[in-house]
Amino acid sequence: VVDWTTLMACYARNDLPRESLRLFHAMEGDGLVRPDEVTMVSLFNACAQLGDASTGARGHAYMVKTGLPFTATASNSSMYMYAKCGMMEDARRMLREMTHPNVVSWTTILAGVSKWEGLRNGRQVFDEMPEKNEFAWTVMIAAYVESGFLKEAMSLLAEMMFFSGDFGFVTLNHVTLCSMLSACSVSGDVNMGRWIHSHVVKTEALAKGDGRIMVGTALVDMYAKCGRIDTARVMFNEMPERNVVTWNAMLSGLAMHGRGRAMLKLFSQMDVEAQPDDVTFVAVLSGCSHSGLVGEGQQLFAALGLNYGIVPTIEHYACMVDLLGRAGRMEEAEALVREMPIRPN
RNA sequence: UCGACAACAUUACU
Repeated sequence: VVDWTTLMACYARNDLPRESLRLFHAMEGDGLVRPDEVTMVSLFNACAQLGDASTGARGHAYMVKTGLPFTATASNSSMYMYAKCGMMEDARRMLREMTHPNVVSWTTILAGVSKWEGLRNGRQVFDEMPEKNEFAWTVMIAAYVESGFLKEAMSLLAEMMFFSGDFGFVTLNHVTLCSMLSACSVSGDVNMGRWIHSHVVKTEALAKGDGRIMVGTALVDMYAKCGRIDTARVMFNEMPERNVVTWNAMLSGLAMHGRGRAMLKLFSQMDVEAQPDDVTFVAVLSGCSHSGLVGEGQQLFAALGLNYGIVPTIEHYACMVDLLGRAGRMEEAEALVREMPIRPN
């Protein structure tokens, strides 16, 4: 059972929840080993990722029926599954039934309530939590940011410093940095973005730490979306390490700014460092459209499946229809809609 | 220490 569970957890870590579930069913069919409460954690995890509440609920029922122990972790992960699926009544019921809810339990509820029942209710959970750690503060701050309350998020940050007794230098974690930067991106608040950037520099968040690529990417995106495409490019060039998301953010930025040629040049340099993915092609195709690079866009669209092994999605077709339509080639655009192998929406 | 749980960056048209 440990082997099966290890493998299931592996799949979950690599964003393959379907495989994880498949393994669970194979394990049941095998009949020689019985899932235990740790196995169920992986099952709940996979269900949460897929939003598959019915399989998740069946897992929950299975635990009750077979008398598997509801350890804190098992309860938490089933709560997490319900919360991810928007079934907050079930999640809350799990919490009530727990004999010793811990800070993870509360944070799971906090995240779920903030998402499905609004900020006010989330704040109420936050205030009622018997114990708060950095995760809890981060969830609450991110919820404010998500709802567009940047100023309130900032004051919560100040409060966090107060409670931690650290008035001067708090090192914000990469989650807080990313969520605040993306709020700057959507609101176009370059001043707040710069302030966060200076914090990143001061705390050397780009040089070390878990999410350094994520923070760098969020900065590139923030500068690009705030109209500072050249600053974004400097950030991008100076990053010591990048991944496909970083490249996508930079390419999208150039695309949005109508820098089609520069975008294509950058794209041609990409594959030495990162493998282009489906998002990359949405970015470059829309960039071609905005810069009137019809032929180039068509070539890329052809290469997407042939040279990169990517299955074109409806988004890619939408870009192509836009590319042709924007160039005034209405007949071809309409023909593409009619002939595309995916059902047009 | 290691079979398990919570927050997080890029994605079309307008």
